[in-house]
Amino acid sequence: MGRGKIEIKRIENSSNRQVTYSKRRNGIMKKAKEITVLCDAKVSLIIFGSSGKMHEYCSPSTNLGDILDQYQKTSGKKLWDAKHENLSNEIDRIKKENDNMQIELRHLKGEDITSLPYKELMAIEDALENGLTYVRDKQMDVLDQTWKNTKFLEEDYKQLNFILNQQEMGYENSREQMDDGYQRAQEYSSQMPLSFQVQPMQPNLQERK
Amino acid sequence: MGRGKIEIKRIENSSNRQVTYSKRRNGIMKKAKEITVLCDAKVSLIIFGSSGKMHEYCSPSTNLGDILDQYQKTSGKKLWDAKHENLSNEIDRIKKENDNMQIELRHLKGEDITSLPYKELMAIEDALENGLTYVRDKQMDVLDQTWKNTKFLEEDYKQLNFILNQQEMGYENSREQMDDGYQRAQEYSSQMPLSFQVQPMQPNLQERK
DNA sequence: AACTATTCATAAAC
DNA sequence: TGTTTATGAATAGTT
Repeated sequence: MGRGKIEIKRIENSSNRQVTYSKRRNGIMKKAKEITVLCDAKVSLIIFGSSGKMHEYCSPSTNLGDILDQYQKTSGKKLWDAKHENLSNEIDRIKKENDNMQIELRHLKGEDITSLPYKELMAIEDALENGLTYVRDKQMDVLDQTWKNTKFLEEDYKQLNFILNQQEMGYENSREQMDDGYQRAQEYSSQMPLSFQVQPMQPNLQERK
Repeated sequence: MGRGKIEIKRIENSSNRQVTYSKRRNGIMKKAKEITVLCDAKVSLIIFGSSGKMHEYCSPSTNLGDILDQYQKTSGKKLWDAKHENLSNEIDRIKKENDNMQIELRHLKGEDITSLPYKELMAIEDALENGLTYVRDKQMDVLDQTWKNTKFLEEDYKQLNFILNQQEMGYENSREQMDDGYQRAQEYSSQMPLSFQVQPMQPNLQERK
């Protein structure tokens, strides 16, 4: 029903598809409204476009919940009982996972280990020693990095002091050279921010090599 | 679209209404199928006629449950009761708990610690050291207990041997004392099982003080 | 249920 | 996205 007949198969051209979708969606919505009024039917219509956007129509006399209730009664199909069961299973699954992790955590903290066989105690000990190794390595990295950053900071500070001195001397030596002095100070200070961005508390986030 | 224009209002003539309902219902169903194919949309259409009879269409790629799930997510409206929501909340809560534990576990194993501030690294180190202390204490207990049990076992073994010897000697010395000898053996052996219940691999389960 | 005169929906083009 | 228009589809009323 248009300038030409079309086959009922997926419209490959994406923008055409979008346009057709929009038009036909309006068409169906209109038809749905009409049939509810003309024949006092109860209608629920939910459409998701390929973009994921939703459009809905529900006859004014009811609401979706009621229609779905009636759907379940009439068809005998369960809509939310199955859902309910799924959720319960999911909860059980996660809870079990949870418990296992909790136990593992407690063991690593040395709690609830009284009834463990020696073999498992060994395994836990190994895990703890391993973790300690990693953590201490990392701590060393961080300290090392902090130290480097401090050194850089000191250097920068010295350099800045030097420049300021130069500036003051230039100022005292002659007013004519003042502009030049400012010029040089600006040249230097534009290079500074890099070093002052360093955050000593989390040096690893701002590495400087 | 017919022999004459009609107003969109309830058709009073009951049989006309029924006929129109039937025709238009088919029309909408067809349109619904077409839009799913042409525009690969997901569609759910449920119609109840005034007689109470239900007709349903759902795009083949999905099912009503999925569409309703998506409906709830997209619209924010909840279709299922408070019970359901409670379950969902429970799941969210547990999942969050789960994630936190997972993170803690990984940290204790020295994983994903690169972006941690030094302070937290210290805290993890403390936790690990603490755990190690507890675990090693427990290991010592277990070893100690194993040793003790072994010692008891040896003693019992010696004692048993002694009794058996006594028995044999009694048997050889005189047939008249045989009954007495059995008596004594039974007195002793009734005390024995205690020591043989000891399980060397898991001595902590059967402590003996 | 079929038929058919009409109205309606919409594909293509802008 | 909106409007226009030619055309195919849907359907109201009739048989």
